[in-house]
Amino acid sequence: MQSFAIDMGKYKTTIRDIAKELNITASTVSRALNKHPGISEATRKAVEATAKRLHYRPNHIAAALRSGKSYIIGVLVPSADKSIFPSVIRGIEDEVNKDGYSVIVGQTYENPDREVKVIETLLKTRVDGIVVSLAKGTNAYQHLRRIRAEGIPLVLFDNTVSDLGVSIVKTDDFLGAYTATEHLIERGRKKILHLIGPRTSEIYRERLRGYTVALSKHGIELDPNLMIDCPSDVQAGQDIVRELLERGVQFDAIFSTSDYAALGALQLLKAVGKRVPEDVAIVGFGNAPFTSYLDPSITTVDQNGLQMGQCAARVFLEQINKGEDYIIRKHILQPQLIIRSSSP
Amino acid sequence: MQSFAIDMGKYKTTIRDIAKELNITASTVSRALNKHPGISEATRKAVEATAKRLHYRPNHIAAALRSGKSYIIGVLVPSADKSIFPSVIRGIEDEVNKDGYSVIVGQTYENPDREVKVIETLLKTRVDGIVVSLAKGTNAYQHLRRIRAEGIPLVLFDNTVSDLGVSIVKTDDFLGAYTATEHLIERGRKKILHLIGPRTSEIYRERLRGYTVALSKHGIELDPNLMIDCPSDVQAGQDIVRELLERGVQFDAIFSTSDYAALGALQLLKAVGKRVPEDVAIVGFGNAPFTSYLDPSITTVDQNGLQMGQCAARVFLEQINKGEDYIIRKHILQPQLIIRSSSP
DNA sequence: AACTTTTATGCAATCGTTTTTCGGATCTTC
DNA sequence: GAAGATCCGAAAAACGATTGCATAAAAGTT
Repeated sequence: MQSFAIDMGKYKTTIRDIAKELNITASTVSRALNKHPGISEATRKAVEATAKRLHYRPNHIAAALRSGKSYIIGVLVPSADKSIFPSVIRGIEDEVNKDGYSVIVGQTYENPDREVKVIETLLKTRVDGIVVSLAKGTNAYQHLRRIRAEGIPLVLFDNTVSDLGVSIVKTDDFLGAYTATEHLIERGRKKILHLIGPRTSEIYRERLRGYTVALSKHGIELDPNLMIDCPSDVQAGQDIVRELLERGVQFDAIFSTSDYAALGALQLLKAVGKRVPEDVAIVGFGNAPFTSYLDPSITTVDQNGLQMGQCAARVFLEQINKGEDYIIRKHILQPQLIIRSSSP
Repeated sequence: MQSFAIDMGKYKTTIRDIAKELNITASTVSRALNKHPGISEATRKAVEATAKRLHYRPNHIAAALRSGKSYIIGVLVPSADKSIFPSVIRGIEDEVNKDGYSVIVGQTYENPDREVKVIETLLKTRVDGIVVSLAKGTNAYQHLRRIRAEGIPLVLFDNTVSDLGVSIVKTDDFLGAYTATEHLIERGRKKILHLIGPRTSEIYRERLRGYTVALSKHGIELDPNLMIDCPSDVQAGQDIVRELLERGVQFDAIFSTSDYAALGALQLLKAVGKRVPEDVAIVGFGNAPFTSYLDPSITTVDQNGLQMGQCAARVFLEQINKGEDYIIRKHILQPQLIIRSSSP
């Protein structure tokens, strides 16, 4: 019997096997393994010993079914390999692993429909909680409400939506944009082009607000010609700057809501012989890895994804542990302006 | 009752509720939902309708416990945000999602001990299979054997180990390095410095082999002074090239096993006034995103992580579906040399 | 010595499915 | 119209753990 088990290598020993071995019941084994009070030191040791001897491996699935806790949490991001998301995921993982949770990562690819669908599968998997950064186009929130309705902890981060009564962890986008814009103003720039991200997202609206407030505060009039909507990619950055130059629009600085668009702008400016930063200074947003490697390296706003992830994880764990009467948290993280050669 | 359920929003409807509603049994409901043959069209429709009406959501956990299939697969990588891993993960996810699987990502941070530990938790979670790229330092494989011993499908990718009797998906590192080196030779370079990665990994040994074979084939003698061990990061690239220059070692090209080290080398060469590619041509490995943005953009070997992930996923799915008598696959993917300004 | 209290364990139900076995209809077929 | 076939669905046993309740033994109290 025993040898059969070893030979096949497939037989899974259960708490019942341990119990039989020691002439006790499965419940005692369970309690011993979970270090419940009310189990004598002696039996606990004995149980642990035979558990090890029999190569016992707890079946999380069974435990999850009975206890209603899967110890898995779902993390939903637009794309796991872009922007700050890799770091955020790592931050979350680091933090929740300590408490025995595993992480399932879902990706929306910025598609609201997929967002709904993935959340549905996360719910099916009976995750213990969900942490989400919304897709840029998401503007209905029924799927988020459902999560709450099911009593499952929900934390939003980065691209969030207020007024939903859920905990939020995000960068102070307003402050980041304000600081970036002010930095350009202090360097003597007056005609600052702002490349605006998709306005469906709160983060881009906030950054736009930071830009406008900074200008007004310094007595610079807003110029609609210098506030351009621009997708967050290299190509768009090139195209838009090219078009502006062709139309003869004058500017001596760019504050881009995205590092990628900033990169595109930089490439185009160099290509047409404009000097950066002498003719045009550039500031991006996000501190993407490549920004420091460029020539010139570009000034940008760092969001500290790792910290954001850790923070979101802690908010989540608190919510799990407090149960029903958890506290709705709003953590606004301070971004940091990283000044580089594109705006010295 | 009904209203209670809605009010609380917490009551979970089960197949029993559906059964009760229709005066049939849970087993019938289960079969109807799973589209088993032997259930009449009529009852199936009825079941599906009331399932929808009652907002039924299948409990994967219960299903997993009973059927022994969790529909979760574990993916273990050194770091989810580095190198090709983001793309690989995305590739795997895309592919397995189609078949209803979710992905749990584990990270080793290049630490062999952690690798063992994370695999243990994946096994506890009762994943249906494990896909791994080994940590650079891993040189014992007991934990991998155990996975196989438990009868759980295992696929290795990228940094793999042969002779373990498991399926493998990887880049043809030899070919990539050979092509890269030959490319430099064809551009007239004779003194090609090779920055070697940690030799504990098969991939770096293979790349080194590609370098040496290319040189011999073209009648260039190997020079130990030009074969330097170098960690895969920017700092190391800078330091090593600086030291070589100080020692007066002559070279007219660099083939780096890592894009990061290549970047470091580029930065240092520019800093000391060497021209790239005129004085020193550079080729990296990995096609990291930043390589195309640099000035000059650097030539590198693309590994197509997305494809690697998809391929690994398909091998895995095949293994799942074939059961015991699966076929051990070895997929060697063709890397592609991407020629850019650093070696025109 | 007769109690209460404490400690350590057993008993049995339960979580929500899946799956094997089986039985009763209904339908063929000669 | 009897003997199978065929088709649907019921009953009940798993899957492997957790947990409220009960209880026996040991310890403490008066």
